Amino acid sequence: MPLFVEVALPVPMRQTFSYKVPESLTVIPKNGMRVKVPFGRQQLIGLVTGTSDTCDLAPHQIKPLIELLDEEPLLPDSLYKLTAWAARYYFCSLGQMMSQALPVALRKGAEVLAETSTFWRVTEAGREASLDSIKRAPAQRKVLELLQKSELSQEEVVNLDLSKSALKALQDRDWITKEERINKIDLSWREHLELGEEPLTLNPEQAIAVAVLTQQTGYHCTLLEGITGSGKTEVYLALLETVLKQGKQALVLVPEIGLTPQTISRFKSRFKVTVAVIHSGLTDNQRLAAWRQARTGEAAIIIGTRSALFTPMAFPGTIILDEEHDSSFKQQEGVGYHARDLAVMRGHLEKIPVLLGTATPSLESLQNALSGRYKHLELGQRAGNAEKVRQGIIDISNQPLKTGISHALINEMRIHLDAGNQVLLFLNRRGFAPALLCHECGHLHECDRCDAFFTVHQSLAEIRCHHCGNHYAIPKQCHSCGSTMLMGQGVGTEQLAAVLEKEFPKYPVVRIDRDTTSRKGALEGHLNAIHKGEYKILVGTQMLAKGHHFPDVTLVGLLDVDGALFSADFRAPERFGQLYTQVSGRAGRARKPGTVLMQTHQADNAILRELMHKGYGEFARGQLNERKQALLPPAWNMLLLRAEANQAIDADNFLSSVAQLLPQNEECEVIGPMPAPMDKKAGKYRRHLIFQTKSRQQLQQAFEIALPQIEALPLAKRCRWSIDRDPQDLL
DNA sequence: AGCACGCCGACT
DNA sequence: GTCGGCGTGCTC
Repeated sequence: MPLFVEVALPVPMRQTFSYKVPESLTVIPKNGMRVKVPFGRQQLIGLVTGTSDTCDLAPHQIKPLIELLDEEPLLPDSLYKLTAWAARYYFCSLGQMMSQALPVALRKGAEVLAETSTFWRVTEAGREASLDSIKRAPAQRKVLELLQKSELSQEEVVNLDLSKSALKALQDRDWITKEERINKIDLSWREHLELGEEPLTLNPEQAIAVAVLTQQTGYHCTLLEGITGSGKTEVYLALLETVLKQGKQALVLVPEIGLTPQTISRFKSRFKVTVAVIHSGLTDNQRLAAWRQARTGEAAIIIGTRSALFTPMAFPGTIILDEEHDSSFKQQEGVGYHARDLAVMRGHLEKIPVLLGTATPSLESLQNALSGRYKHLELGQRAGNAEKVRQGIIDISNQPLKTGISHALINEMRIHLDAGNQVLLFLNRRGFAPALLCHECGHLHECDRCDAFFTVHQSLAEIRCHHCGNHYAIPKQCHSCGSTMLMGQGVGTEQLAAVLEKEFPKYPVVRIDRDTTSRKGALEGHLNAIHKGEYKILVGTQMLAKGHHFPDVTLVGLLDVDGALFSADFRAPERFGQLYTQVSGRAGRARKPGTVLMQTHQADNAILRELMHKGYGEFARGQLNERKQALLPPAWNMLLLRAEANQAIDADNFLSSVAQLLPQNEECEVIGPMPAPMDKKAGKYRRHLIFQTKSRQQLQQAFEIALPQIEALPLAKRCRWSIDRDPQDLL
């Protein structure tokens, strides 16, 4: 028995804590077991990360641990290594990362018991009891009659609609009793896989992809680039079939919005196996049950969103990550880990293949595919014969706009609406950092020191470059044509919906954005109403683009392409390209030809033209080149330090001191401190510092050295600050 | 992150 | 007179 244990606790301090092992302990503590320990005035649950017989601390500083909660490590070795790696990579505490990897119930100390089920059966007295004696209580009579024949599981009791009060009454009488029984783990799927339906016939491209994927053994990462409607899911299903037949499990990760009943049923109806679904709607105990099914191997398929990445598997077979470009795979709050990147790392550690699927690859994955780190498979044919969409650009330079809509678009809308179809309008208003745009000539004000656009800061009355910090007062006139019609602010969905209701009183308008869908189930409600045709005009943000099919929408309008394309965020063009491609693939399926129209002041913009005429693939390759030129991710590695303080000067001074602790040379660059694009929020001032390096190792090494010094800065206490490695957006 | 201690403002 | 605001310090 070791004398001391090292424990990782869910606190932001990047260290572990030592505790004495009490003599009363019978189980030997091992890495990955949970312990309850005293910590200050509270009690916390942490994970053992080491054991030893010596300790550097003075004896009076060490407390004994309270309790060992597990008899065996909670996480398999591969996942333990994954979380340890992630903690180092994301510069967070081991304890926070490990606690992140566990279901909430386990963080709170729940036991990892085997699953039990409730059964009802008669007692001796109940067997002897005569049914006639309770004929005046028909509900009880029915229960007793059934149970005298055979025992029933809780599930059967619910299905038979037996009365709860009748059960209770009979139980009180001691005629029936209920029993908790440990479920036996059913692993029969590993021996004999039953299909629920015949697989569809694969087209040649799909068949080739499946052949390549099923030949792989050990770790491999493959990018499956398949245009909308090319049948990626069928490829996933074929791969799953092979994996399951080998008796191995599959982890399927989908974006937050993609976990719909339709997606799940696609997997459930193909294979007659247990599918564990892990989504945000589950209670803590339901999540634990799903986690357990995965860990025992009972669940052959595990489907979930970002956090499901950490679900252990008894027989790991493969990881499939659908819509790999989706930004919901990156956690935004707390430890900002990226499930896609960690999935690849997990594949490495588990020695299993990883499949990333999408119609519009992220530049990160595209770079890896082009460089040969990932295998690259493409599906170009459409499975059906959907009509190709009509694409068009509406030049709105110097055009009168009605709350952001041009006459040309209104006319087009009327045509589609009068033909009985639906119209979808996107307002890509994310963030608060529009470029300064001349409404007359379309000129965008560009930094004279960078290849980037200025961002308007209304509160500071200045324009600022977020790549170098260069700034000026907001100009009164356009630098190109002298016009005073400069636009920095856009229109909101609410305003837009109101105007459309007036313009098209006959056609009901629905607005889909964070505000209207925050209530649980609200999005589903709206979507159903749209499918039933209750609404004709759909106004929304990105939410509407992802994974939803609207067969009666024949016109899609993108209203503020400029705001999307020229935002302060370097990923904005990439995201726009993805959004545009997704909606184009969606407009007017089902025999109705679709039209996609973009409103822009930059009608001859090269990026837009490339996207329209050559498609996402070419566009993305062009963007990747631009990122290389600009030393931006994924070409370079980025770490963002955010600081927030009551006095702007505190945040500034802190980040300035940090900047001095970081190396600066041809391969390491420090940018800032500078105001965050939304620089004042809730009375706090927010500042950013960006650290960029050419290689991943450089960033890792340099920041590992700097971090203890940063934490030791006296200024660090005067503000709230956080580290975001591989930031998704700079807003 | 919590939690306690500690020192200044508007309230019964 | 107190209740409570959040700055600062500590946690094996």
